Amino acid sequence: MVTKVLCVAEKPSIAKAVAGHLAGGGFTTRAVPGNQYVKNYLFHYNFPTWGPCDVTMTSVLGHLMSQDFEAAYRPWRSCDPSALFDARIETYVEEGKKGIAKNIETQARTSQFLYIWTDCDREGENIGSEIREVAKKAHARFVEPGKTVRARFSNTERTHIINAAGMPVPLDDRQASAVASRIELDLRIGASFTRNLTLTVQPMLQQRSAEEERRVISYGSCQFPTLGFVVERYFKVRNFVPETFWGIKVSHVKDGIKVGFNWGRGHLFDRMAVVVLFERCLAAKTAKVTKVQTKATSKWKPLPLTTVELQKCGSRFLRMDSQRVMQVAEKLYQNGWISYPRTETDQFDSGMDLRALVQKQTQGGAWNTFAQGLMNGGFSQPRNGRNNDKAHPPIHPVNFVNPTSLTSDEQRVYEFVVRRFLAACSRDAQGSKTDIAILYGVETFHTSGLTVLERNYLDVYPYDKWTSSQDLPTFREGEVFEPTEARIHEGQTTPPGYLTEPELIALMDANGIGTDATMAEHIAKIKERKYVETRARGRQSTEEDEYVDGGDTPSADRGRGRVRGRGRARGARNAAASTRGATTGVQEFIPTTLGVALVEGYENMGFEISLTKPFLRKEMELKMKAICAGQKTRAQVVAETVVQYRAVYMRTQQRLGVLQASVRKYVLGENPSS
DNA sequence: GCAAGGTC
Repeated sequence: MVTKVLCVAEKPSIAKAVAGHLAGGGFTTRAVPGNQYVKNYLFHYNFPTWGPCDVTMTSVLGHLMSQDFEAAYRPWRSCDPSALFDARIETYVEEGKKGIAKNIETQARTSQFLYIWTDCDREGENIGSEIREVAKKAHARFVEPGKTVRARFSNTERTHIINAAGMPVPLDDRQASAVASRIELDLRIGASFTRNLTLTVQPMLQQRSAEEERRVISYGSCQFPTLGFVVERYFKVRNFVPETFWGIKVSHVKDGIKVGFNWGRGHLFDRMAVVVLFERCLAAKTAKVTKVQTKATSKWKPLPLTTVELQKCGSRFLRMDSQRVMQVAEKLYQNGWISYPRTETDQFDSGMDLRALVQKQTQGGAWNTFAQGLMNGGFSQPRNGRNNDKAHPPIHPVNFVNPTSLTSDEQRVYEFVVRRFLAACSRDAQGSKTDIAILYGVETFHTSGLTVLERNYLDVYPYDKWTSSQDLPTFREGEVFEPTEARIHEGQTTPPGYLTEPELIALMDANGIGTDATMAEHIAKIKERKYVETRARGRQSTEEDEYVDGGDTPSADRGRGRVRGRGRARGARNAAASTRGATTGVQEFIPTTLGVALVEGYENMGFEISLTKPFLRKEMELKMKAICAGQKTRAQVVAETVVQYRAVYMRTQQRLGVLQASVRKYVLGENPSS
C-alpha cells in the first residue's frame, strides 16, 4: 500500500503554492464540500523521510477552533461578570468551518502522516495543534511522535519549499500553549470587564439619550491602550502652555546671495541671556569662517515594505485610513497582483529572484521605463531592515496589472506597492552637502547647502522629497566679514497636534499593541464604540509647514521666527518630519467625552499598573515568551494572571464611584460638587 | 450585546 501524507496549510494560497512546487505542476484539484475557498490538491511526491507518497495538500482558513463560555454563562445577566474568570470555556468548530474540519478528518482517516504547513509563528503553531486535534478524531496515531510533523519555511520560493519538505520538524507545543493562554485570558478578562462596564456605565448614558440604550462599552487589552494613546495626546494639546523663546539670527549677503546662519544654541528661554550674548556678537564686529566642508551625502532608499509601513504611508500619501488600505491590499492579494499583505518582514530573502519581479513591471504603468532602467544595470539589492517574522516576505508586486482595470483606490495602493518595490531595488540618491560654520564673537553659527547629484530611486518614489537648496556663495576658511544683519528674534513654542493615524500606528507598533493583521481593527473598534472621532487635520499645525519647507535651507526664516513644539514628544517630531511632501488631509484623532471619561476614570482609581497604558500587554507578551522557553506552563500563567485581574476587577467595583464621577463630569457635563 | 487572533 502506498503511504499517504496529509499536508495542511494555514491558508489556501500557501496550499496551492506548495502543491505547485512539490507536484511540479501535475496535481489534481478537488473542491471541499461546504467551503468555497479551500481546495484539496492531489499529487505524488517522493519525501526523503517516507519515500514515494500519495499526497493531499489542503488548508484551513486561519484558526479552526473558537471558544466561548459554556451556555449557562452566555446571557449577560446570567451571572456576576466576575464569574467569567473561572467559568468553563468550550472549544468548538464554528458553523462556517465545519466543512473544513470534516475535510481534514476524512483525509486523515486514510493518511499515515500529518504534515503541517501553517505559518512559522506562534499563532501558526497553535493552528497546527488545532489541525492535529481534528485529525486525532479520525485516528489517535497522529499524537504519536513523528506522525504529525511541520514544515519550517519562510517564503514560497521553489527551492526553499522543496528543502522544507525534506526536513520536517516536530510541532512546538509550547508555542501552541502560549497562544492558548493568550486566547483564554483575552476572553475571560475582555468579557468580564466589558459586561461590568456596560452594565454599570451604560445606564448613566441613557439619561442623555435613548439611543445609548444598546451601546456596548467594552474593555480589551488592545483597544484600551489604543484609546489611552489618543487621550494622552489630547491632554498634552489641551494642557499645553506656550513659552516664549529668543534666538540670534545672522545673515550675510555675498555675491548677491543672502545667506542665513543658524545659531549654534538654537534658542533660549531666557531673554536677558540672549541679549547679553547678542551684544557680545555685536561688539566683535566681524565674524570669521571656521569651517567650510563639502562632502558626499546620500539619501537612503526605503526599506522593503511591511504592513505597518503600508498603513502609515496609506494615511500620509494615499489619504486612506489603515482599515481601507488593508481592505484594498487584501483584494489585490486575492487577485494575484501583490504578495501577502500581512507581514512584519523588511528583508528580502537572498534567494528571491527580484529581477524577474522588476522585469514584470516593464510592461506598463507610469513606472515602466524606470523598471527598464533597473533591468539595464540600475538594479541594486534592497537594504535589509531589522524585522523578519519568518513567515512572509515584504509586500511586493507579484504580477503586472494594467492600472486601468483596477478601481481608483486599488490603483493607488498597487502603484504605491510597485513604486516602493522598484525604489527598494534602486540605488540611493546621491548628493553633495556643504557645511559652513562661523565664529561671531564667541558664538557659533551654521549654514548648509545641498546639491542633489543623482536622484536614482527618487525618480520612481515621489513620496520622498529631497531637493537642492539655493546655491551658497563661496566662503574660504579663515575669511573674515562683517555680517550684513544680526538681530534677536522671538518665537513661541506651539502645542503638538492631535494624534494622527500614522503616529497612532507607530505607537501601537512600538508598544506591541495588536499585530500587523489587527492594528487597523483596533483603531476601527474604538471609533465604532464612539471612544474617539477623527477629522481631517486643518492648517493650524505650523509644525508640518516647518518641515515641508525643508529644514535647514537658508530661506526658511519667516516672520516672528521659527517655532517648534517643545511639548511634542521626540517620536512624534520624527513622525512629523517624515511627512515631508505629504499633502494636508491627514486624519487626526480626538477622544469623545466618553473616551476621556473612561481613561480618566480608570486612571483615577489608582491602580499600580494602568489599564489604559501598554504595560499589561507587554507583560502578557513576556509571559508567552516564558511559556515558549519552558519556564512557565499555560496553567501557571492563566492562574497567576487571573488572580491579578480579579483583584483589579474587585477594586473597580469598590471604586465604581470614581468611574461614575468621571462619566458625570465629562459625558453628562455635571459639576463635580453638585 | 463581551476579547484578540487567524483568514476570505
